[in-house]
Amino acid sequence: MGRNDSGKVTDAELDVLNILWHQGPSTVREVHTALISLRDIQYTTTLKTLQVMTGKNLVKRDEAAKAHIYEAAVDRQQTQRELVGDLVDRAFSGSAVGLMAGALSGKKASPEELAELRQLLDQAEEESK
Amino acid sequence: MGRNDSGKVTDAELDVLNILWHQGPSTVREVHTALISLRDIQYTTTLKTLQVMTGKNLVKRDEAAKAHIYEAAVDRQQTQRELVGDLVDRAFSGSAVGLMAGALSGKKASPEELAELRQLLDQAEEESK
DNA sequence: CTCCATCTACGACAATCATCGTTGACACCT
DNA sequence: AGGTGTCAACGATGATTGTCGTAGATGGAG
Repeated sequence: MGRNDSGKVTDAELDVLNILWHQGPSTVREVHTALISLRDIQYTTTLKTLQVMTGKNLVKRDEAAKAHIYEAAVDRQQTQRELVGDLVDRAFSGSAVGLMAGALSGKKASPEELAELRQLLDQAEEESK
Repeated sequence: MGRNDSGKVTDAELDVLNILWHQGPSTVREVHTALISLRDIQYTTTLKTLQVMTGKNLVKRDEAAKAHIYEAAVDRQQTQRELVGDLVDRAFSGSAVGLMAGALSGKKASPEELAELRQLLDQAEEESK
């Protein structure tokens, strides 16, 4: 059973996930320190968010030590895919092309990025045949 | 003054915008009829959503007739661009490439779509030089 | 003129979210 | 033993969202 939770990831939760994905299993203090640089926030707020996320099975908690260790319990790729899928359905009527057009027109993509994208396309084309 | 509102478009609001973008200026009744096919909802709920959106300047209202006429007040492309931009920043650390990868892996793109995408890339490359 | 259908306006509601303050447990230092 | 600092737990708060019920206005049918 891969997919369990049904609800969606909130903004505050996504910030935490990004931190955990980036720096691996961390204590509340460590997550909070990283979070501070993004937003002005209180320690207890970070803790509460982590606790709520534990209830949603978005993170796993290791209570062995006094300072509990939190770790992302959802896969980064999978979560991102779901977020994109939601947006595609919701704002682009299921058209991935529309979304990409929006992405390209919104952010200026660098030549390197464009090259990467071209590679992605080649790959997708290969797989679809 | 192009950009006015600061907050983000909610899910229910996006549904309404999609309807207005698709079928043009409409009465509450017309919007509601379209909404019904998406979600089980009450007429007054649709009306309330429209009224809130009027307050946010997401739609314009023509009160000439008894049945007011609502019209999208935000540009479709622009709104979609903002939504994508938010997601890119929030979930992909600003990487449009990451987002595209997510989109391609999530939804299977058809050959036609892939061709369209390739064209988009060509265009972006042209503009970036 | 009166009744009825349709429409807008206003307020209330529960659910969710993000935030924070307070409390109690625990270990370490002196 | 007593103080000090760090930590998790819990509850409370205000804002937002999505939903709906009720009331008031208006216009047409009989």
